[in-house]
Amino acid sequence: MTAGISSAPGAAADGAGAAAGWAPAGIDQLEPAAWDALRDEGCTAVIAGPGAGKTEFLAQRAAFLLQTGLCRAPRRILAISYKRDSAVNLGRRVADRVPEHAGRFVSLTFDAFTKGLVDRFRSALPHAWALNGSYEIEFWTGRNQEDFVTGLALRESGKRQLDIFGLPAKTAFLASTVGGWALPADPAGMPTAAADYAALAWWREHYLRPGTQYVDFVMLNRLAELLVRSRPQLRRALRITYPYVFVDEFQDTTGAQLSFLSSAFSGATVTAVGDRKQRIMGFAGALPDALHRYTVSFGATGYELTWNFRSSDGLVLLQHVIASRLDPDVVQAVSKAAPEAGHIPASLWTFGSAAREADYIAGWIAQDIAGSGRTPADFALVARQKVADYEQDLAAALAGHGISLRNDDVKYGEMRLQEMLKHEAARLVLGVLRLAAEPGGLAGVWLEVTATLARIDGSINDDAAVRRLGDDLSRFTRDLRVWLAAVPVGQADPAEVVNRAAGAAGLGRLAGYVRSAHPGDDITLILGSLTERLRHVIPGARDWAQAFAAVEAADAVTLMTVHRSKGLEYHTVFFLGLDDDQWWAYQRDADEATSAFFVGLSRAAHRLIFTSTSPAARSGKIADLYQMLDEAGVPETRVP
DNA sequence: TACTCGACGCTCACG
DNA sequence: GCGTCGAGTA
Repeated sequence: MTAGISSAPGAAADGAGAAAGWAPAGIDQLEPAAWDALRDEGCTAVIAGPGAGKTEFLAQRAAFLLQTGLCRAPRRILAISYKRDSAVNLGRRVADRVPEHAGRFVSLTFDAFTKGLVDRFRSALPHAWALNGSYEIEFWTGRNQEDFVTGLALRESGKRQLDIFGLPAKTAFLASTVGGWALPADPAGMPTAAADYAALAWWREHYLRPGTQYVDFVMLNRLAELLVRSRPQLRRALRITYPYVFVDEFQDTTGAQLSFLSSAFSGATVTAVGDRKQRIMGFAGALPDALHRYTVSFGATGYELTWNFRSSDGLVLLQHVIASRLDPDVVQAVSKAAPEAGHIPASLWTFGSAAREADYIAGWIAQDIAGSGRTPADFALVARQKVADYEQDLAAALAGHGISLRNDDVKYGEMRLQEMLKHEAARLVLGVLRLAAEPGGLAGVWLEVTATLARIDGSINDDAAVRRLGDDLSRFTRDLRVWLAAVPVGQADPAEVVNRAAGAAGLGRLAGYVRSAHPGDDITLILGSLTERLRHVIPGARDWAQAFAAVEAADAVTLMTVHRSKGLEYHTVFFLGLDDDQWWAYQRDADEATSAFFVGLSRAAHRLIFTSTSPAARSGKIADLYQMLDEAGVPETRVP
C-alpha cells in the first residue's frame, strides 16, 4: 500500500529538482510509459485500455504536479469528465492521494464547467448574444429536432424533404449542426453554408427572441466558447487559474467540446486520457477521431499504457483479439492482475431457451457463491441493450436461490433506480420504513434518518432539538410498526406505505425541503418512484423487512447494459445475448458495435461467460463476433 | 371498439 | 430487426 513513497507529502519545492525526486504514493507500481507520461511537461495523449488504471494515473499525475510545485498555489488543476460519477470518483481519488492539496484539484463534468462559465460571466457575452433574464434548460428530444429540421426545410423550399440541407436528423442536429457552429460575435451576416444557416435558425427560434430564452447543454457550450473566444481577459484568467487541464474518456468528446477546449485552453498543459477502442458514444455525437484531432491541434505527445491491472492473463489474450480488430496496430497488453487458479477464463454457453438460460445461470452462480465465499456483488450480467427483456426470468431464477438481482437502468415512475436510491428524500423514507420493520440492529440507518430529519428541521446544531427529533422518530416508527404488523405484505397499497413513512418528516415540510435543498427535483416523482419500486419487490418478499431490504438490494447481482458497465469491473461477468436480436445494430456501424463488445467483455477480472439462446446466431449477422471468439479459442458448451 | 399500417426507439446525458 | 405505439378507418 505504501511502497514507493519517497517524497514527504507537502514537501513541495522548486522545479526540476523536486520533480526528479518525486515518487508516486499509495500504489505499488506504475508502468514505464505511465511514468514518462506523468512527468511529461507538455500536452499528452494517453491511450489507456481497459484495466490500465486511468483514474489512478490521473490521480498520480495530479499528485506529481501539486507536490512538486509545478502547479503552485493558488493555481489549480481542472479535471473534466463526462459523467458526474466519474468526476466525483476522480476528485475522491486525488483527495485520498494528496489530501493536503485536494482543494486545488477541481473535478467537474464538461457541462458543469461550461454552464458555470456562462452563469458567472454572462454579462461579458457579446451584445447580440446577451442573456436577458433567467434562461430555461430544455431537454429537446430527437423528435423535437426532427420537427424543427422538417419545418425549416418546408419553409425554405416548400418541399417536405428531411435532408434538404443534408442535415442529420434526430439528436444529431443539436450535437453536430448546432454544436458545430461557432457563434459569430456579430451575427449580422447570414451564414452561407446550409448547416450554419440551420443552426442560426435554431438559435433564432429558441434564444434570439423576446421573452424566455431556452438552451440545452450543447447551446451552453457554444455560449461558453463564444465567451472565452471573444474575451481575451477571461481566457487569460482561466489559463492562469488552471495551467493544467485533464480530460478523461477523451474518445467520447464531441465536436463542440473539442472546439471549446481549443478556444479556452490552447495555451494550457492538457492531459487527455482515452481509448479509441472504447468509443461507444458515436450515436450521441462523439467524434470518430477526437484523440487524433486533439493530438494534432495541441501538439500532444502520445503514450500508450499496456499494463492491465484488472484482468487475468487468459482474458487479456482474448481482449487482444478483439482489440486488434478495432486497431490493427494495438500493442498487446500485459496482465498485472493477481492470478486466481482454477478458472476457465472465457467460455460460451448456448441454451435451448431463455428460461433454461436463466435457471442454469442462477444455479451456477448460487453454487459458485456457496463454494467460494464470493458475494452476489462479484457477478454482473451484461447485455448490449434492452436488459429489461432478461430481468423477469433471471430475477425469478435467482430469487429461487435467495439471491437478488438489481437492474440499475430500469425506471420506476419517472426516475432510474440508481438515481432514486441515492436521493436524500428516498433514503429518508426508506430508512424510516426499515427502522419500523426491523427494530434494533440498524444503527447506521438510524443515524442517517435522524441527520436528514435534523437538516429538514434546520436544527442540525441544536442538541436538544436533535434529541427531541430522535424521540419523535422512535414514537413514529413504533406506530408505523404496529400499522405494518396489521397489514400483510401482499395486501398493502405501496403508495399508502410510502406516504405514511414520509409522514415522519411531514409531507409538506419534506416537499419544501426538497425544493430548497435539491432545486429541480420533485418530491412527488421521488416518492412515486419509490412506491413503484416497492410495488415491484413486494411479490418476492415474505415480510416487510425483506421487502424494504429488497428495495435497496445492496448485495445483488447487477444486470446492466454495456453502456452502464463502462468503467466498472466484476470478478465474473456474463455477457448475455450473443444473438441478432441484441446486436441488430451491428450492421449499421460494425466498428462501434465491436467497441461495445470490447467494452462489455473487458469488465471481467477472472471469468467471462458469453451466452446465447439462438443457435443460428453463429452464422448470422454477428458471425464476426463469433469468429473472434473462435480465434481466441473460447470453448463452447451446449447446455441441454 | 377492433383493426391495420407505418414510424420509431433501441445505446447516453446535464445544474 | 422487431416490438410498441399512435393515427386513421369503419
